[in-house]
Amino acid sequence: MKNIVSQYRKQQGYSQDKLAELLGVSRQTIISIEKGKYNPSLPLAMMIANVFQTTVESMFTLEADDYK
Amino acid sequence: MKNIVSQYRKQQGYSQDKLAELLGVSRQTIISIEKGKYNPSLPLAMMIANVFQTTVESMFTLEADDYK
DNA sequence: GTATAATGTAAAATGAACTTTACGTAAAGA
DNA sequence: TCTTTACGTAAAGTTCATTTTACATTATAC
Repeated sequence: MKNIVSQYRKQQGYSQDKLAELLGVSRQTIISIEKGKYNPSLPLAMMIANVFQTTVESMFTLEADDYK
Repeated sequence: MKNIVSQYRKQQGYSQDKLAELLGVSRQTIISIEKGKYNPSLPLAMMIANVFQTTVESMFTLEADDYK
């Protein structure tokens, strides 16, 4: 999985802290998602897309090796 | 989270077993998702949407109480 | 040059997603 | 009636998503 969360976040001028707060998650969660350490849960992914008024598919892209 | 996976699946004439096989997951996983026992991971949700040639957003919908 | 803000790392703990196995039920057909 | 197909439940185990805490780095700004 790739994602462009940090691009959207910076476009909006949000810090990681601010985004975490908007989403109701910890800052660690944002860092880990942006750095690709793990994938967000589905509801979190949808909330991230919502915050930036876009779709899950335009924010996150599947890669060959993510079968799960 | 609500989802309409079983509707799409039946429209395509797939059994739960067949869908599980197409996705590379167990039948239990399909049952549990359809019954709302838990949410799929993000990559799995995207693969489900792909199989039915639709989007994550049209397959899964956030509800008030899913903040994560 | 010291405070502050933003980003990062690491590790331990919890809960959720997923697998495997095994068993139960119901319908459909030969 | 026996077999097969589809759907469901339950429980134990593994891995992954998320939190919390604590500390490190870098840049800016005063």
